[in-house]
Order: sequence, then structure tokens, then C-alpha cells
Amino acid sequence: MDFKRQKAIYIQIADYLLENILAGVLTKGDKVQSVREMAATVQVNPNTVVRSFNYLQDREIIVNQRGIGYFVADDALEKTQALKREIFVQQDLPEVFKMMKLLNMSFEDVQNIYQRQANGASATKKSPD
Amino acid sequence: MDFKRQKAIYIQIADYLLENILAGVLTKGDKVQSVREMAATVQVNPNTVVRSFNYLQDREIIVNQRGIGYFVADDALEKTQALKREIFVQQDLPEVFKMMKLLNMSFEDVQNIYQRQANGASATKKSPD
Amino acid sequence: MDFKRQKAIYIQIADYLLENILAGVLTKGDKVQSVREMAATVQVNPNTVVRSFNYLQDREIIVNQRGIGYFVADDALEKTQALKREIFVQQDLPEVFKMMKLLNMSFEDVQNIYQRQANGASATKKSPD
Amino acid sequence: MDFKRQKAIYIQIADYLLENILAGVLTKGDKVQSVREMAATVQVNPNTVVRSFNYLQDREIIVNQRGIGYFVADDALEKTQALKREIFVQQDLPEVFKMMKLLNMSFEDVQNIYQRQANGASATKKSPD
DNA sequence: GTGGTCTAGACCACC
DNA sequence: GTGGTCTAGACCACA
Repeated sequence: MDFKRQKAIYIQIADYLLENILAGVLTKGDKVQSVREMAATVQVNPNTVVRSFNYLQDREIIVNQRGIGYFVADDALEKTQALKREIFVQQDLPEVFKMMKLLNMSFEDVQNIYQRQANGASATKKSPD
Repeated sequence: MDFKRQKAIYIQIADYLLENILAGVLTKGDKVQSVREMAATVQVNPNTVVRSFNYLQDREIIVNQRGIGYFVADDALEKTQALKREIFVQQDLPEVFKMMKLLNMSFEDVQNIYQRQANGASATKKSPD
Repeated sequence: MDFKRQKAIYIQIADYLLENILAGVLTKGDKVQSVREMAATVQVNPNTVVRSFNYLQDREIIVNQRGIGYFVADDALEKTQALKREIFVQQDLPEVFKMMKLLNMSFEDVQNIYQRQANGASATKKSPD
Repeated sequence: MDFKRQKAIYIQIADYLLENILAGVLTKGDKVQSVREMAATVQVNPNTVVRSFNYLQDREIIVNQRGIGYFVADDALEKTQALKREIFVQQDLPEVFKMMKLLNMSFEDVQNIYQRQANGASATKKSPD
């Protein structure tokens, strides 16, 4: 797992788990990796993982069973969808629409970019003209 | 001007100017508000405004005429478009596509949200050519 | 039996037994549930129950008859009352008085809350002699 | 400031601030001690103070002005009262009522204890009979 | 084994 | 100056 410099690592770890929940990889009741395991997996200090887990526990996405570990909460999927969708629709999309307007781009343009990026996920470009 | 907690204030001020350039409100040769004026306008420490201006000057969007003030550079519009478009296409849009997939949203859904948000704000246009 | 997150589970189990002693449900000489039974009843690891019993045995509330099980000690009621009363008067009540003051609540307010909570649960009594 | 062993220090620091808010010592808009100041004052590691402040910020009791410090939120008093009152009425008081019943104590008894503790806050006892 | 907390010290971005 | 983050290492309570 490689981290971006701009975002806090503990947030990126939390987001990684949230994405796994959204994608159905983690479902309710599943045990989450232990703090030490996760720390070893992603190569960070255990304290940083603790912080991620606290972050998710505060939001009731995961729950702690004392002495045993963390587990995905029953309504984690719903909570996560609500959380992410809220941010996406209320914050991210308005920004996008604004940029589209400022850059004079249409939905068609955006869809074309999507097509281009979908093909050759690793390749950077594909000349359409 | 109300600032978002997540982004540095000096970046938000710079973005505000960049958007004005993209929108044609500020065009080449225009004088930019003085540091003190701007600081008073947006209610921040003048040092923060200085930082914004340095940021834009580094990218040659604005230029300093010593003792007079900052002015919008001749090719500011082109530079700004290139800068913003790069970030938008290479960083922002991929994130958006990813979120759409995770949230099971189609382009159609996004367009509907756009329509809904357009009512209530200023009307917008999109022309692909 | 549902456990609170804030208190150690083994303490909560011990408290449960102590309350039964105070309420007269368990009296001197009574046999206490076996570790395995208790563990099955309250859905915890047997080790946790062992810990509860050790806790009570240390305080001479219950005694172990090897190979047979645990039994309520002869002076369990007195010991329990002394123990609980000490904690209640010296630690719990001062906290309560402090909170009442900070929240601007009078004894009358508290009694009203008591009345309200009494309806809906089991009826209680209070006799000062 | 002397800390109790049972509760996490960062919680005790947070509670200390909450009590000051309830008591009117800290009111909306007041600047909170900086992390480093507070750490020096209460003799703990700055990280521990950071944790306290995060805890309070999550609950919107204090707000951060970037690069300047933390300030008491506008509705801090209301939030704090709601928070503390909820816990007191829903969790603490029921426990108290339960203990009173188990220990056969009346409200009159409790009020007597209050009187005794009120006189001679430092002295431990005052023989009433 | 599990997580929870605390310390010490460092580096960074921001105002 | 401010807070935010991360690391390293330690100790503890709990199951």
C-alpha cells in the first residue's frame, strides 16, 4: 500500500477499509485485521493504525469486542454509503461542476476522458484523434 | 469569504483569483487588490495573502511591479487553464470516476444531480465545441 | 446479559453477583453457578468468569470448595454492604453532587427524575429508618 | 492538576474543560490554552493534550482557527449541558437509584451525606450524633 | 493474543 | 507562534 503525501496516512487507511466495505469485500460481522497485523501489512507504526480504527469506531463503522478485535458493524454498509454519498454529492460534485464550467467542458467531454482512462489504466494516454 | 477547513487558506485565496481569471473577471494587465485590501476583505492575516500572491507569482500567473502592486500576467489565462485542466483531468476526475463506481452511480445519475443543483444557483451552460 | 463498554466485563459479572447478594437472591451457603455454566449463560470466555470469581474470592465474598464449586461466604452480605456502601458514599455520591451543582439541579429535580424512571420499571421503596 | 488512575488522562483534561464551560469560567469565543501551554500546565505530554482537544473538537465543543489556536464554540455551553445531562440522567442517576435501593438508603439519607460532605470539604467526617 | 494509553522526540504546514 | 502527524518504544488491562 502506497500512501499519498497530501492526506494523513490514518485517513487513507480508514478510506481503504471504507472502500472495501463499499465494494462488498468486507461485510457486516467480518473481523478486521488486528492493529499489529494491519500495521505490518501497510508498513506503518501501530499507533497510526490505532488512529484509523478509532476514527472508524467513532463513526460506528467498526465495533470493538474487547480483547478480541474489531469487527465490521451491522449497518456499516449503509453508514458508509450515506457518509460517502453525502460528501460526494454535497461537496465533491459541486466542485466538479464548477470546474467543468470554468474549463468549458461538457459531460460529453468528461465521458470521453472516462473512456480513455478506462482503457489502459496504467498507460497514460491514448490518442483519440 | 468563508474558508473550508480542509484546504490551506492561502490556497483557497489563490484559487479564488484563479477562478476569476478563468471566468474572465480578471484579465491580463488588471491590477490585483493590494495585500492589505485583500487581507481586510477576506478577514485573514496579511501574511497569508502574501503567501497566496507568492504562490501565484511562482506560477507566473501574476507579476509584481515593485512599489505599485501585483498585475495579472499576459498569458495568465492560458497558464491557468493548463494548470487547472491538468489537475482536473489527471487527479480530480479519476477520483470522481472511482467514487461513482463505488457508489454505483452512472453518468446519468450525475447529470440528474447537476440539474437539481443548477436550479437554485446561477444557470450554467455546456457547449462541447 | 448485555455489557457496557466502559467497565471491564469481569467486573460487571462480579457486580451482578454482588447485587444478587444485596438483594437477597443469593444468601450465605448458596452454591454459585459453575464457571462453565456462567460462561455459557452470559456468553463470555470462561477465563473471564474465572477472573470474576477470583475477584470475589479475594474479597472473601465467595469461597471455593475444591472440586465442588464456589459458595457464598457466611458474612457475604455484610462484606458486600460494607464494600458497596464505602464506594457509594466516598466515590459515587461526591461525583453526583458535583454534577448536580454543575448542571444546576436540585434534590427535588433528582427526585422527580426518580419518579419518572420508576414508572415503567419495577416499583421501589424508600424508608429512612 | 492530579489525575485519577482509572480514567484516561486525555479524558480528564477534556472533562476539566467541560466543567469550566459549565461553570461559566470559559464562555463562547474564549481562547483555550495552546497545546504546549496546557501540556506544561498539567504536566503531560503535548500529544496527550492534542488528544483531548481532538476529542472536544469532534464533539464541536471547541473549534480550531488554523495557526492561531482553539476557541470555545458558540453553542459550547448548550452542547456541553446536553451531553453531560444526558449521561447523568440516563446513565449515572439510574445507577445511583439502583444502589440506593440495594443499600436501603432513602433520599433523606443521601441529603444528610451531602450536608456532611459540604461542611469540611477536606475533613473526612463530622459526627452528627 | 487483543486494544488503550502515554511518553519522547521529530518534522511539517500553516498563520 | 499555532496545531497535525508520525515514529519508536513502553506499559497496562482485558479476554
